[in-house]
Amino acid sequence: MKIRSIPFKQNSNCLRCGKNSLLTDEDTREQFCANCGYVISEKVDESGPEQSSFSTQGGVDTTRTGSPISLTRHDKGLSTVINPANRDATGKPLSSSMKSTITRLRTWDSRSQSQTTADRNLRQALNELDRLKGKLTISSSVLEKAAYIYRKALDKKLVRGRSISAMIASSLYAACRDAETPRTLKDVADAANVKRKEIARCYRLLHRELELKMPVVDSIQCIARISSKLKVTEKTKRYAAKILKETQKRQESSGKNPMGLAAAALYFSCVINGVSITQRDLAKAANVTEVTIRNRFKALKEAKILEIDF
DNA sequence: TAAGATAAGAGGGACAT
DNA sequence: ATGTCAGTCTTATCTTA
Repeated sequence: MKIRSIPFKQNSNCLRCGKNSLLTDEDTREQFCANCGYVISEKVDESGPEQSSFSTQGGVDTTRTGSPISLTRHDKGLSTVINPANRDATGKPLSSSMKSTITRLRTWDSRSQSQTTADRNLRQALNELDRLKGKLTISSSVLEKAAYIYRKALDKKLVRGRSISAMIASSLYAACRDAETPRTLKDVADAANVKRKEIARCYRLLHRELELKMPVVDSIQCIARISSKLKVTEKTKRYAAKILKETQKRQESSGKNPMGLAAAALYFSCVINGVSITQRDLAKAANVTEVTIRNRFKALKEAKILEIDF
């Protein structure tokens, strides 16, 4: 994290005790009160928008609020270290007994922060997550959820003996599904450079051990994803959605790949509406094979969905 | 050239041993 | 734990219109 230097505010009073005793830490640029220890200026993440609040006078309150707390940082963005200089808040050297106390505290502080294997693991995983974010265009709330799931997996010691990248990718996959903005196993697998079946295995593990309640992937939502890669009219999409709704009602959709189902419905819809589209293009957009589309298409025909009066 | 048919193989869930 | 079974999906190849 980059730390922006914060203008030194002179002669300002502490917001807590009111005394004019603010000092600035040269290293961290944090302002703190030498009297009561209150820290005024937090670190500000330069890459993000200012997290400022609005004042009641109508102007913008310039109070620094720091980065938001985030599960996607290994320490949730709340890093604080004990200053290695053996001086107190006013800059005076510490007494020798205090010095040894502080040294001991520092030891435990650093241990609790980054020395545990779990935490090192988490750091690595979150780096990986950050890398995946760009490749898959994931919203931040889903990222948070993925990080949360991974933390739980770590707590339950599910990661041990498995690859970190596979586990964090599975967490992300689960988070996407949970947010009803699914990515396919293949999408995630390609982005993470992990084999599809490996991610599927880890995902099942997460699902079982963490007892995640997952909404079933809705094939109707897949229509939007497929047609975004092709140019399909709104009418065809609506018709395809109707077809899928009907198959769902008849419970003919269970156990089928939702992407294949959606692709077949789109194909069906195009045929009926006289739109020419090739199975190959559709297959490529949906990331399934032409054969799968054909099989689903055949099943749709046999189910006589066509006879329904839409 | 697109669509359909067929066969072989992979991978996983359910269930029994 | 291991094996079998039914079912799905993929890959590859051949045929049909």
